[in-house]
Amino acid sequence: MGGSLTDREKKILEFIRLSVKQHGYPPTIRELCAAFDISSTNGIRYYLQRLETKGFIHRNPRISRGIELVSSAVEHVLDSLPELGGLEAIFATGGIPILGRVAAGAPLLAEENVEDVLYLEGFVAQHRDLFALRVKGDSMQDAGILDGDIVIVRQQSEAQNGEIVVALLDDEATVKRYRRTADRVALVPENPSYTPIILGPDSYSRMQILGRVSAVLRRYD
Amino acid sequence: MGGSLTDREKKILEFIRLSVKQHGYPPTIRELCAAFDISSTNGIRYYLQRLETKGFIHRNPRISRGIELVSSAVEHVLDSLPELGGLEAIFATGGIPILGRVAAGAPLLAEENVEDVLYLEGFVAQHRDLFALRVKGDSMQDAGILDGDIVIVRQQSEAQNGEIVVALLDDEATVKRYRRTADRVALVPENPSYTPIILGPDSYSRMQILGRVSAVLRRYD
DNA sequence: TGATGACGTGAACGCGTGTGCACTACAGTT
DNA sequence: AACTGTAGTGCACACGCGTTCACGTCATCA
Repeated sequence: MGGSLTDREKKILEFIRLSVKQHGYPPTIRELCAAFDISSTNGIRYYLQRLETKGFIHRNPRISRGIELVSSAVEHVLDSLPELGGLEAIFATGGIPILGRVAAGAPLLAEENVEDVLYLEGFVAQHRDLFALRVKGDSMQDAGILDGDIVIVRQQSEAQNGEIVVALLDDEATVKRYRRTADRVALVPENPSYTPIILGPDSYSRMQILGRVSAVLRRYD
Repeated sequence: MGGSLTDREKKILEFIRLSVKQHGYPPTIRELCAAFDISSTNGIRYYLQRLETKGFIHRNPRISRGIELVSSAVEHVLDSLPELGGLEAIFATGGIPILGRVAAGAPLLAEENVEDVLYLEGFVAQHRDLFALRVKGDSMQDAGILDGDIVIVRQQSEAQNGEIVVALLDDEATVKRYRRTADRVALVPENPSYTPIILGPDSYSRMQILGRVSAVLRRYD
């Protein structure tokens, strides 16, 4: 069952929190290795992955000490989980069970079916550089971003090749895929009936990146 | 007490503090370079050195992001912060601002731009009849539901024509669009390379509706 | 006038640090 | 007896990131 933590996971999470408190920044993987007598960085990677899928931390790939504590989820779950039984506890803490194997016959929402727990408020790391936009138009439909969807955007002014970004182009905010080559930047729609917007060096200033799309939400009805 | 700060020094200190608050860790020298349009890391080193000798930060040599804010500095900057009012309140309560019109020039996250506020935990009404599934495969890609997406499902055993449902078909849970005519039921994929599953009255029992898809979530990276 | 400090540029160097791949050991299930 | 999940080891690779050296500007000031 996801959502709850094993003993080791708890200790590692605690260590990260302590480290942040003491130094003002999270530990590196190798620092964690040393602290827990694990000789391989991969040993820690394993735990960090679990902590992330369970929603307790958020990792920023490829940057040093890129561990963010997802505080809301932590407090929630830590003190209200042990007493209540599995499913009850999940709902009580505002979680939604993610089902894995679904067995016919048995009740759908049986504990055996629960593969993990989704905490919506931990779905994106709560931070002050996030904003959201309601998507207008279908120019990104082949990337699974439809008209009316809400994109959650992490504010940043640079993007990596291939990321989906929100850009301000001549006073209008649009969602596109960002592609860069040596001598130009392209904002590429994911819909064959639209054409990419290509900017040469002389027109870079027409465009400004507002952020990187970090999640997409859609509600039916 | 350390000396006083020049304007630029203040801004850099402020940026570091903001960075810590937002991500949970301090910036690298190169991140500071980017933020202040300084092309050489040495430019920033210069300021960091001054901030350190003036006692506002402490540096841990040779380790990444090894900048610690000395507590007095925190307070110093804290009350020199302009009052953020509304926006601050949004973030404090875990909300994400939904931007409407985005004006160029003005700061992106200005209050005038905020059209609405998104509270993730309220994105779907919290109820005990919800569950989630991680989507496998691309059979619904034209409906904007991609491999790996999470669908949030409201548990129910009937569906209306045209709704997207999760159905149990021969012991396998699948996401499809539900279409019914007088004499048959179809589970229709939204991808031309898949064919609909059509059930006549005699085979209804092979299929069971588990619920109606009420939201889709996708996270990048 | 030319010395000095504030504020940089640019390029190299080398350790710090996250990542991927391949493999091991063991316990519990089927 | 064959799988699967847990909890690692070990190592090479490549980028992240701090450090150092060697040079440029300006304004200020004596």
